[in-house]
Amino acid sequence: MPPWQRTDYCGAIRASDEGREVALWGWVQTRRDHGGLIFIDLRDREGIVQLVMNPEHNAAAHSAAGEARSEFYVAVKGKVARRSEGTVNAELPTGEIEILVHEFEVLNASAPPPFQVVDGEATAEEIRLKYRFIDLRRPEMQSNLRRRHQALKAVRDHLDQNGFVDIETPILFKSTPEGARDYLVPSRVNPGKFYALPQSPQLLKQILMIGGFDRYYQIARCFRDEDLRANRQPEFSQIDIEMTGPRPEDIQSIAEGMIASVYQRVLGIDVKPPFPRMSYADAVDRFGIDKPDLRFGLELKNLTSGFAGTAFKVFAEILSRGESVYGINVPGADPLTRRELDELTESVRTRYSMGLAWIKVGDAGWQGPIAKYISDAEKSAAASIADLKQGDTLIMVAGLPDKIRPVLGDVRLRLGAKFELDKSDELKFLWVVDFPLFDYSDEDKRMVAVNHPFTAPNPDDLKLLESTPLKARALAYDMVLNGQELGGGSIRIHSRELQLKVFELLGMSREESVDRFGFLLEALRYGAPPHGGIAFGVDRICMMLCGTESLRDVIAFPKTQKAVDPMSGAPSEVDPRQLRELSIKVTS
RNA sequence: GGGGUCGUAGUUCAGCCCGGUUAGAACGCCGGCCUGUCACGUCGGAAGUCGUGGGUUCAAAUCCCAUCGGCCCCGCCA
Repeated sequence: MPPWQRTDYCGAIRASDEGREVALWGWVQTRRDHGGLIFIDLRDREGIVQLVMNPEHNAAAHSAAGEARSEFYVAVKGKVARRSEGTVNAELPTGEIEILVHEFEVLNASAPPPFQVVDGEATAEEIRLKYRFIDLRRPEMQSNLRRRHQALKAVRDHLDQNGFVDIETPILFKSTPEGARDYLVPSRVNPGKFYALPQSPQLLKQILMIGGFDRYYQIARCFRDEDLRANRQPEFSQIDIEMTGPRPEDIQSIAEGMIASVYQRVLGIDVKPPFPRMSYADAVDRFGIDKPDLRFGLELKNLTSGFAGTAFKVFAEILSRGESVYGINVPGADPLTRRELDELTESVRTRYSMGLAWIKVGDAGWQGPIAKYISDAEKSAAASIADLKQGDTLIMVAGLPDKIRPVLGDVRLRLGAKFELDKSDELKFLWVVDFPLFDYSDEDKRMVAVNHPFTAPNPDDLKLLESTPLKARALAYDMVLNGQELGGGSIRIHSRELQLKVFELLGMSREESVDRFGFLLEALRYGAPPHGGIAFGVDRICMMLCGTESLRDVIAFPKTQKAVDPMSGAPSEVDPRQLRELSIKVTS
């Protein structure tokens, strides 16, 4: 048992505490031993405070402090004293005072830490993760995880105030092989059968609506067995929301209020709903992507009409097939060098097997490899569409719009990064709406759901399901912030017939539909109310709140790119007896 | 599955192109001295399977091949 209880947090003591007798616990951050006087910066979750051990004041405490080393966990008693003039440290919140220690006890020694907790150089992430218990002591990790807590608290408060009920759904659920790979869990009592960890509680929350809960939310853990990225972990958290009877704008309004509350309470920043809406078609046409970063321009321009009948063979051939030319005007204020243009051209060639053309509006007219093939009429047409001025550079790609707009969207983001336009701390929220319901998968030779197969078609497009389903729009919406998708949702199908129709369009037989989603189809037979909702990526929101580039910095115990936890060593082999009980044989 | 990049004291790195004495530096660590430091100072010291395996060579941290691992990206992620 500790010899005494803590009265205060180290980092929370202030000049107003002067004269108080305090008892503190904390880690030794640094020890400055002057032979006579010893100073120790003692750290806890609130920060550091300076301890002073004076042999004339208390010899035993001084001698005990002399034995303390980095990351020892110690308990002290002492008196809060104002620092004398000239020894105040303006850099520290506790810099006006120090603790004159008269009792000093080491509660637990520490091996020399593998890296310095504070003031050390940036440590390899592998080492940080292996010794996560030390890494988590770093002020940055403390701050990130507490912001995460504050964000989730704000979310819960907001949803609670709006009548949403937090309901837990199972982690052991049924495999539904549409979408990502499932994590499987063998069932011992049902040999040869498996649960799947949920990729999201999507179906369960729909069932909850049918079950009469009307407004549900959950901070739900989700699992997807796919390759990792800086912003993708195999397990992650969603703010999962569902309600009955909403129009898209009802969900959007609740979500906007929730996000505004998060920014207000975590960062003290006012964001002003409602957020602007942009159709999917516009987003793709103007930015080449369905989650545009609106902090900067560099929009895509459709130059097709300007080059009708061009003599430039490359364009002429592509246009003769009814395809398009799109371009980006890079303003002369931020000129690209010839070398940068060549690198851009080369990278577009290698990444997309596509040609990139460019011209520069110079003093002597258009310059660049293709300038001589472009007629004056085409130049003025293109200049007018793309608003070209002296010194501007026009970057162009020709081909099928669906192929070239994402390429230019990528080029746009790279230009934004090059000019550091993506460094702005502006918050450009928007809703992307009117997503298509289906997309055609060349790989699977069939239509696939753009969102998920439970998304309701726009009622205006219902008749398109029979004729041209790829043109049907969904009642789906994504919230986007600065080029990152924070969350997405939709109104769901609540009619069994329509749901079966959509499954059929996705190439699923009646038997497959019933086998995979029979419980949903059954539930839809019993007075299922119209319903819809949204889900937000907690980890990505926290990345934005903390200004970090990696999800791993907002998760206490994340996994590496190989989905390994370097601290525990998971995943690991298991005892053969465990496998026998599960009727599982490992073949590799 | 593919591309890129990194792997050298506890940590962060230099050395590698162009093979050749005892593999260096900083921080940290250990010991001495030091009563106003807060990146304390100062004197001294310890500390390395150069990721692993193989090859070339009189000789490999350095060149070649393979392999493992970290990170970033493509594929994948309804």
